[in-house]
Amino acid sequence: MASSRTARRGPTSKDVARRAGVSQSTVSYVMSGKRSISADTLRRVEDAMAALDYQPHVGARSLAGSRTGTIAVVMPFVSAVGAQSLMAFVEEFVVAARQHGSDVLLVTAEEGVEGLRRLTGGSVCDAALVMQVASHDERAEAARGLDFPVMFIGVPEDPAGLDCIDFDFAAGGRLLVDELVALGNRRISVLGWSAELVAQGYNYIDRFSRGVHEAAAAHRVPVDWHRAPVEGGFLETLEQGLHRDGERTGVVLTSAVPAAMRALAAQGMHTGGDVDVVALCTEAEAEEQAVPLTAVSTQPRDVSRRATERIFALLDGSATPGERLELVDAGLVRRRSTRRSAPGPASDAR
Amino acid sequence: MASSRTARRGPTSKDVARRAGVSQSTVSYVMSGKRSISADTLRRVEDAMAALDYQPHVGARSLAGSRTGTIAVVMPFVSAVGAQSLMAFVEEFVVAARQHGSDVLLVTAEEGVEGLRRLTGGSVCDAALVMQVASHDERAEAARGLDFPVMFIGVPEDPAGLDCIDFDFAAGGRLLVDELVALGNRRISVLGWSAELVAQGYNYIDRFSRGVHEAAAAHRVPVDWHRAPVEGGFLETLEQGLHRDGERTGVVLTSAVPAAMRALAAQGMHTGGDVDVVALCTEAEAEEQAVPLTAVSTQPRDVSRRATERIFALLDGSATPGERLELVDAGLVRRRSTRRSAPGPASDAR
DNA sequence: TTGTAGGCGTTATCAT
DNA sequence: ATGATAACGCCTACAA
Repeated sequence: MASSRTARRGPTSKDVARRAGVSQSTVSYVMSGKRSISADTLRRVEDAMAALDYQPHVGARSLAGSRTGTIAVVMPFVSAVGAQSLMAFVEEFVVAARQHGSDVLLVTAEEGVEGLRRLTGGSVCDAALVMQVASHDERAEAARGLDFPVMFIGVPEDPAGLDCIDFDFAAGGRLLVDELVALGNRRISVLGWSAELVAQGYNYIDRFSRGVHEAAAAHRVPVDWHRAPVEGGFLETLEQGLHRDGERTGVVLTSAVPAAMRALAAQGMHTGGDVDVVALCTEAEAEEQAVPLTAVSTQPRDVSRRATERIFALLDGSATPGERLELVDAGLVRRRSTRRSAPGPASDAR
Repeated sequence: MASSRTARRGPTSKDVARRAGVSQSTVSYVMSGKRSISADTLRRVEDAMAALDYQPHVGARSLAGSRTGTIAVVMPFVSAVGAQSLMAFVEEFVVAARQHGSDVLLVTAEEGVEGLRRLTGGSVCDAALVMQVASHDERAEAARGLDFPVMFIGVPEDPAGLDCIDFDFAAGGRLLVDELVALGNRRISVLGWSAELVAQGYNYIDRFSRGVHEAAAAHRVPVDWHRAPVEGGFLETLEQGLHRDGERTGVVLTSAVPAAMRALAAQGMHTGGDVDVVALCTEAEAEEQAVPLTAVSTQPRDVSRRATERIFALLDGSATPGERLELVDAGLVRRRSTRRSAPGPASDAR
């Protein structure tokens, strides 16, 4: 006999009430704290709850009340971000959500707009967090002006009326270039993302690129932008010893980091000596290389924390939805892949 | 005025019924398919649902019915597994769950037994999937003999009465050793997990180790077991050129793979030539190395699929709970880190 | 094949 | 400070 035929239901608030010798509604109020309870009743109700190991029925709650106690997280395709930072983000978010009394529903990007509609229908969750928005994302349109809190990680082309938060990729790009230039490099060679990834339209790529080019322009330094994988143009640059016209070329890595590092080594280049290499990657990745990388990291945990705050602020009404684009500060950590200090002014030409 | 004061509720089945000119229960039956409906009514109801963009209220459903439509996944601490495989597992599971009509609630290991109790209370989810059980895990005890489907990824010391599934780490260990021996290695040097990880009591470590030692014993080949990080004993072995008594030593990597590969290179060893190196790692990691690794991969997606099947089989009663320990086959993929074929018999001594 | 009605466990509005 | 009691939206016997 399948015992799963009937739902195994535990004690209800009615049972608690009976045992405590109070009315059911009192039990409810004890839980919500929405009206004052005499010390005595309070104790008796709490005892009864403990004795019966009472757990409120979440379905009944969301039916009668106005919240589901759930927040949905729409995760991106793993390929789009890197498992490392994704997991860090999610882990952080789930823990924080529970501290706020909410559970987390995990949904995949695969479900698309339709999936988001389902979530914003009202009975599934109180809010949704959508990771990795693309520049032109149907989901952003679906959420715009919707009377339902949806937070985006990433920045769509037109963020008007949306709640967005993301790492400041532009600042990251600027920081990296500034650093290379400060070390005396007069050219920048970037190993950017693969064509496939670019095609997805994730706009952090554009923003990072913009940051790089802005900084480079400000310093009047040319930029060679290559694409992963490590081959073609990027390799040629390496083969030329990274020096053109006798000017030092600094390297910026954004993907295929291990492969790139190997390619550098294969050219017999002493990273941190002959060449300055910087990267946009996770802390772990930066430190795991043979020569630890001076890098800007995307701080998934910070972004997650900020997103959590925002989302719960929206839920309890202490923040107004839309019109808010928040960027998480970029920071550069120096490691051995760059020289310690800038050389004397204009002392190149070897 | 905070619009979030009242829950934005969409159309109900009653609205659909009215519009379709049928009773509410008919709408319900159309959804559940639990009784035959005339073609005509069916069409009208479906039209009405579409027109109103109707979405059943999940809370009401779980209150009135016997299922919540949710499955909880208790994920491990990210440090314990590696983000890569964790994400693969989760992604796969979420997609599969949705195809079965269930949503996935994500919970962290941080919540411990108490968290599991909350989940098995009855009103939160229909089943729970607990990843990364330790050999002696309170959660396993809490689940044993509980009238609620809980599946474990991993194998506790005493799996009696529990539903467990995991990658066959013992077989993995055996495969790797067999391969090295087949290639003529007469000693095995293993770079095992860090002391911290071992201390957690995740028993896949024991099982792998057992597999390695069993196979080694069968081949009468000695095993040196070292611990990550790459230093101490492992490094010494490398410095001795891996050869003792003129016998070839094969290397098994289970963690700190990049560092280990670098250490090998630093010794001037030609992986796949001078030394045969095999690993237990993800496909991605195996392929990302300078010399791609012959490896056994833990197939998180396979494990996930199998877990999904089992869990839904338990839910629809087509499988009986407990008494079932399932292992997912290990397979070895040969890459360049090992020589192509075994040398002639006993042709060593350089 | 379809309709009627009771109940699932809470929340929240009336009263008292 | 506390009790009744009407929703909440759906499921499912029971009737017809």
